[in-house]
Parts: sequence; structure tokens; C-alpha cells
Amino acid sequence: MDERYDPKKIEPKWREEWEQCDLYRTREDPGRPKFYGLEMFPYPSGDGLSVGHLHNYVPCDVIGRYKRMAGFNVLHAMGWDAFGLPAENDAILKKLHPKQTVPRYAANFKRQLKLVGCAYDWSREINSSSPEYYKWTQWFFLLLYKRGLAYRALGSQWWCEKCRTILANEQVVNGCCWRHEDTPVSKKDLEQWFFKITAYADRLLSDLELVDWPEPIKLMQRNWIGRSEGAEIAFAVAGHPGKEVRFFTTRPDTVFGVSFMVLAPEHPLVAQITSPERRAEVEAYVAQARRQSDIERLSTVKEKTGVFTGAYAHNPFSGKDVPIWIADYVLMGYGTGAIMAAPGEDQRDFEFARKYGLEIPIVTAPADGSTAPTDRAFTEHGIAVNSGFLNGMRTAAAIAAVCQYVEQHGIGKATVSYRIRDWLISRQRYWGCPIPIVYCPKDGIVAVPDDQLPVTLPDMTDYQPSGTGRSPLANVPEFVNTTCPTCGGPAERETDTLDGFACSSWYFLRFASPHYDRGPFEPQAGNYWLPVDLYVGGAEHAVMHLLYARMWTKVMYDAGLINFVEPFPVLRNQGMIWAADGQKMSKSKGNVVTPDAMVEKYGADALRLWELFMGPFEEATNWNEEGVVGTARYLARVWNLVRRFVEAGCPEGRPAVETLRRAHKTVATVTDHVERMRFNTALAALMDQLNYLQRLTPAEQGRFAIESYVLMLAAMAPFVCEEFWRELGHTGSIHLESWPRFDTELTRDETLTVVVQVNGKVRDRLEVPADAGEAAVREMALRSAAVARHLDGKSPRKVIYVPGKLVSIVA
RNA sequence: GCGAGAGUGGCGGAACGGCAGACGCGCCGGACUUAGGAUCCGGUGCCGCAAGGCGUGGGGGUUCAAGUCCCCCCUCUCGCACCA
Repeated sequence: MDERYDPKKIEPKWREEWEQCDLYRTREDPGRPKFYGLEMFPYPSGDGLSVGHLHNYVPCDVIGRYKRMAGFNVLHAMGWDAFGLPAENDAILKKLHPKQTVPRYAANFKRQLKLVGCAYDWSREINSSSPEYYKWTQWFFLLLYKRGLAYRALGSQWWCEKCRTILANEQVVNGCCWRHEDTPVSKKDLEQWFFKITAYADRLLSDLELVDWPEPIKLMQRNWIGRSEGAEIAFAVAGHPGKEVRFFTTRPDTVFGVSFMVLAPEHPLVAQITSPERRAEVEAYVAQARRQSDIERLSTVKEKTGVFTGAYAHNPFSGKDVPIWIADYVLMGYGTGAIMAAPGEDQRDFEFARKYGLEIPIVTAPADGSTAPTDRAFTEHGIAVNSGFLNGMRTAAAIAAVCQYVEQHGIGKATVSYRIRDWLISRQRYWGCPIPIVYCPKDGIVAVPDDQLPVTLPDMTDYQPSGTGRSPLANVPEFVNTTCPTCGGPAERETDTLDGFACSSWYFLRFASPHYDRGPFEPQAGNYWLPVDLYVGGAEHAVMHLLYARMWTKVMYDAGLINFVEPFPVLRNQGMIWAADGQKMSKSKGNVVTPDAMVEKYGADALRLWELFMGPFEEATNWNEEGVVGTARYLARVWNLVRRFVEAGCPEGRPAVETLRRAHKTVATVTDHVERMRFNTALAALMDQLNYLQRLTPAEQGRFAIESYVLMLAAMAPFVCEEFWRELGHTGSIHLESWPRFDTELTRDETLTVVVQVNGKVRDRLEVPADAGEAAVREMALRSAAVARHLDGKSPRKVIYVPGKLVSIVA
């Protein structure tokens, strides 16, 4: 072996060797259990990977390697989320076709991942923008369509001036476009495709119980789905026979206290019921509400505003006619776009009523008998008062009573409302998966038959958004003009493409059988490998991607395609790596550190180790290049350890009991920490053990200590450990070896250090045999000179003994 | 405003309610070397010459024992934004 550790001499050699012998090809040995580890597949950007991205890929690679060594068939593959706005925006910016840039960027990502030694089965590489892939994305669209889960609707949709396209509700951030945070969005009316995710709201909510996910992510999903129970009730509009205001309320028990109604300004009823003398004012308000940017409209610091329509609704409970107002604090997109205002029990209604001098009846009294406040709304549950037949009932009972009443009288029903809205999947964009639908003058909306898939994205040079609201595909007659699959007559293709989240809603299945051409996945392979055993990605996908993928999975389950209901039973989020300056790593800030530069300076293994060692996997931290110096130095020390051992002829050795114990303990610790993804402490245990072994001669170390050490390190530093393994006299790859085993008996200490405390302060330490009995240890503690000194002549009042740990003496 | 998470040496971070600061970086001292971002040995929370004392954002509490559990407050990060 060379005197010095030189990653440049060994890493390229093994990289090539592994490639040649296809070392990381997935094995399907029926005698072994399976493990499917998956990282959220990336959009291959032109900037390449940074060391921040590796904080996800390297730890997952370690888990994959560990599981493989621990006896699992491991599926670990990589692919590219290549369709979508980022690729199209990049193409427009650089004036290069995404068909050219995507493969180039993907190849660069792949090169970088290989550079740092990530073990993927590249024969399973997938690309969501390839026809072989998106054929099945289209197939899934049709599956949803056939199951009544895809529909067209005219909607007032968000429009971003910069993207020149429609945005989903989820893509509107603080009233601005998610990609252009300085560009307020406006509304545009277009006919769009939607997926009926609301039909799955309840299951998406309740099945969260089934998964092992970070609690904050589950919570975000629960809040996003936003289930609330209540009642939907209709009040007749006075003087407008047949017209009624339908509204949803979570507090039907406060219905006797309804002193006014509020409609969203966009509510269709507004135009119909506004009285002539109010019309001018109402129209002005509606116009300004529509014109307002959402930043202004959603601001909570803003005082509530509204105008009276001049119309009244009849409250059948109180018997009063109450005024109907419009206000922008009522949203058309939630519930029915109308509310009953119970200002005594709702703070927003209270503020509104106060401002406009509306009546504030009190219909709920505190259950403890105190008086309801008058300076704010009483929003808690209590006892119904001033409420006719509800008087004296507790809130829960009153809610049930009102629900029963409205159902009996045919004016409403108990119901559940969700915050989540249907998923808008139409994109008026070129670089996406074409929606496989044909419009026929005779047959209407016709699904493209399965055997005519894929509907191929045409080659075109001018794919700039038209700005008219239609996709650039509308400008390609060869694409648009087709024949109706049903009648054979002339027809037109849908020109919208699918939201990129559609592509990522099923890709995890494709890895099971990436080249299968008779379906999206080969059923046996799908049911063998799925669900994903460990899914890892950033917390930024907490709601959109993870909800959509869960929904598709449930649709597939309902269609009998798969036998599981949750695609990702175990989810972990890696922590964000900020640049050294604490900011986000970005090219524009000039603070990006690339793996290429780090590998060049310190080697891939040292970079990997620092990615693992810099902090807990799930926590954010700042990049610090100094750390890589440390891990490179550590590897040089391991190199010296192994070199001395090899030069001594790899002696079987006669390790002392203590040495054997340390070796077995290290295996136990590292195994446990890797299993729990505590890579930083796993590596710390290895460093600690190195410090110990370094002081021994090769014969004192013995073969087990050295080989088990190298085997464990191999999952983290694959290149140098492959070199070690061969130098240690083995012919095969270390990466096909088994994870070392430890003997629990051998990890047991012979003596323990017992701490002796007097009044909570450590005053002495005792070395006691591991099997010493309680009485003996207590006696030793009380005999201690240090203890006597601190007892100061007093006799102990109490002595607490924690076996093997401490004796606490209270004087 | 609501929700979630986090505050520990100069720095990254360790620590089933039981010796706070493992491991590493940095720094200090030494050894060996004619340059190599080398290696090895020792030291390194703060105050103190010492015995000893003080220390996990601040303040209370529970406990023989609190970084860890409970209450109040401060700061930072992330998520959500009037959800009827």
C-alpha cells in the first residue's frame, strides 16, 4: 500500500471497475427480504448538484448500502422529473430546446452522483419527459377520467403575467406567483381540467394514521385538507321568491343569533338581489375587490370592509329578516361563498358588525355561569341562550338539534366541508405531458384509446407562451387536427398539458419495472417492490407532491391495480444545507459549492463523510468546508491503520478481551445509529474506535477489529474501503459482503463506573464489578473518603441507588 | 395572528430524567521532519494560583437528581394566512 492516502489514485479506478461489473444492479434473490429506498426524483437543472443536494443523496446511499449488506434485495434507482416550468423557463431563457437541455443536464447530474459514489441501478433510470414514460402518465389521466375523477370546469383561475399561464391555487404564494414572488397574480376565466382530489379528502386525512411520517408534515397535510364539520343551511331571500342564500357553518347552534349574512363579492347571487339604490355602491365594491391584488385582500392587518346589498334574508329561527352584505373577507373558494354572521360568537363577524353598527345578539353563555364578554365575541362552546328551542342546551347538543331541525324542514343538512380544493391540472404550456383528449363536434369529449397512446408532444421551435391563455401547442395544426376515435370524423386535440405533479404522482411505481411496455408497471414487480420502504425528500413537498401521490395511489388501489393504500409508509425529511453565509445556495448569490470542487480537493469519500458528519440528518445547518479537511484527515488515519495491519501480514491476532469488547461494541453502536439514520454519531463512534485501535499493534488489534471496521465504513466511504478490502486479501467487492455481526455477550463490560453524589453533586466515582450487588455498592459509596468529607459529619437521610449508574446520598 | 421546530464552548454538534460538552473543526504547547493543506503526543466551557465555585436563551416549578418534564417570557427558523 502507498505510504499516503491519495483519493485521486483510488477513486477513479473503482468508479470504473464498478461500472464495468455492473456492481449496483438490483438483485432479486427470493430468499432475501426487499428494501425499496427512494429519494424524491429531482428536476435536473442546468446548474448541476451542489453539496447541499448531496445532504439528501449521500445518506440515502448509505442506507441503501447498509441494507444491501444486511441481507436485503435493495431497489435504489434514480430518474428525472424533467417536465414542467423550470425546464421550459430555462429553455426560453437560454433559447435552447428542452429536448436538448434535459438530457444534457440529466447526464451531468448522473455524472455527479457517480462521482460521489452513489449506488444506483442506472439500468432503471427514468425520465418523465420521455414518451415511454409519459405514455403511462396519460394512461393514468384516462384512468382517473374513466373513474369520473377528471372533469372540465370553467373557473376563475389565477394568471401570472410573467409565466403567461394559469396557476393552481397552491402555486399562488402570498398573492403572488410562486415562481415570481414579486408578481401579483390576477384572475382569468378559462375552461380547465381538474382532478377530483376532494373526493379523497376524508381518506387522505384518515390514512395519515397509517404512516410513519414527521409529525409536522402530517399536521400540514391535515391543515391543508382542513376538514370541518357543520351544517349547510339555506335562508330564503326576502322578496325574491325561489332565491336563497346557501351557506356553511361550523356553529349551527348560533343560528338564532344571526343578525346579517355576508356573500363573497364574486357570489353569483349578488347581481340578482342587489336593490337598485344600492347597485352603484355594490358594483363599485365588487370591481375594486376583483382588481385588488391578493396581497391587499388577504392582509390580516387590513380593516374589514363591505357594503349592504339592500336585500334581506329570512332567518326562520329568529323569525327576523336580516340584511345581506358583501365583504371580501368571505371567500368564494371556500364553502358556498356565503356565511351567516353570528357576531356574538365569531370574532370576524363581531368586528364587522361593530364597524357597520349591526346588531350583536348573544346566544351562547359561558358554561361556568359567568357573563359573556361584550368587547369581543365569545367563541368557545357554552350554553345556548336567547335561542328558542335550544335554550339551556350545551353547544354540542344544540348543534345536533339544529342539524336535525333543518333536515326535517328541508332547509339544510349536517355536512362536512374541506379547505382543500380540486387539483387544477391543466397547463397552457408546451413542455408537459399532453392531455390525451380529443374534442369531436359530434361526440364531444372523447378519451384517446389506450392503444393510441402516447399522444406525442410535437417538435416545435417556438414554444414561448402565447399569452392568450392557450398553450403553444394550439399553434401546431398537425398536432391539433386529428380524427375522432369514435366516429372517425375530423376533431381537435386538447392543447393543454398536465401539471408536472402528475408525472411525480406515480414515478415510484415505474422503478419497479422501468422498461415494461404493457402497462405503467409490471404487476408482480409492482407488488413485490412497493410500497416504498423509505422515502426521503425536502419538507417543501409536504402538501402538494405528497398529497397528489397519495391520491393517485388510492385511485390505483380502488381500480385494483395495487394492493396497498399508502405509497410511502415511512417518510423522512433531510435538513436544508445553507451556504456558509447562512443564505440559500444559489448561483446568483455566488455561494454555491459543488461536489466537483470538493472531490477534486479532498476526494469523494471525504466529502461523503462530511455530509454525514456535519450534523443530524434531519436538521438544517450551514455548509463549512473546514469540516471536509477533518474527514479527509480521518480517512488518512484509517489508511495508516489499515496499511500497518496489511504490512504486518493481516494477523488473525490475539486481541485482549478489552479490544474484542471495543470492537463488538463499535459494531453494535454503529449498526444502531445507521439504522436510526443518526449518521453523525455513527461516524463519531467509528472515529472513537480508530483513536483506540491506533494505539495498538496489528497483532493486538486482530483481524475482526480491522475487518469489521472497514466493512462498516464501506457504506459511508465506498471507494477507500474497496481498496482496503482488496489489500486485506479479499478478491470480491466489499460492497457485496455482509454487514458485520456482533456478539451481545462480548459487548458487556466487566466493571462499571458508579457515580456517587452527595446532595446532588458528584463527589466520587467507584469502579465496581459489573455483577456487584446493590448492598455492596451502597456500602462502598458510604465508605468513600470523599463522601465522608462532604457529609460533614451528618448522617445520610436517604440513599438512592440506580443499578450500574449511581448512588445518590441525601444528607 | 395561528401552527410547528429550534436556542448547549470560539464553531459544527454529543448526552434512556442520572458524570453536560462524546466526536470533529479551530486554537495553544511539544515531538519529528528540509514544506506536506503531513504525522504523532499533550492541552483546550467560564472564573480562580489553588481548594473550589459557576455554567445548556431568561424566570419560576416538580424531583434525591433537569439540557431533558411542567408553567411564564424572550429570540430565531420554517409552514399557513380572515376557512365560516
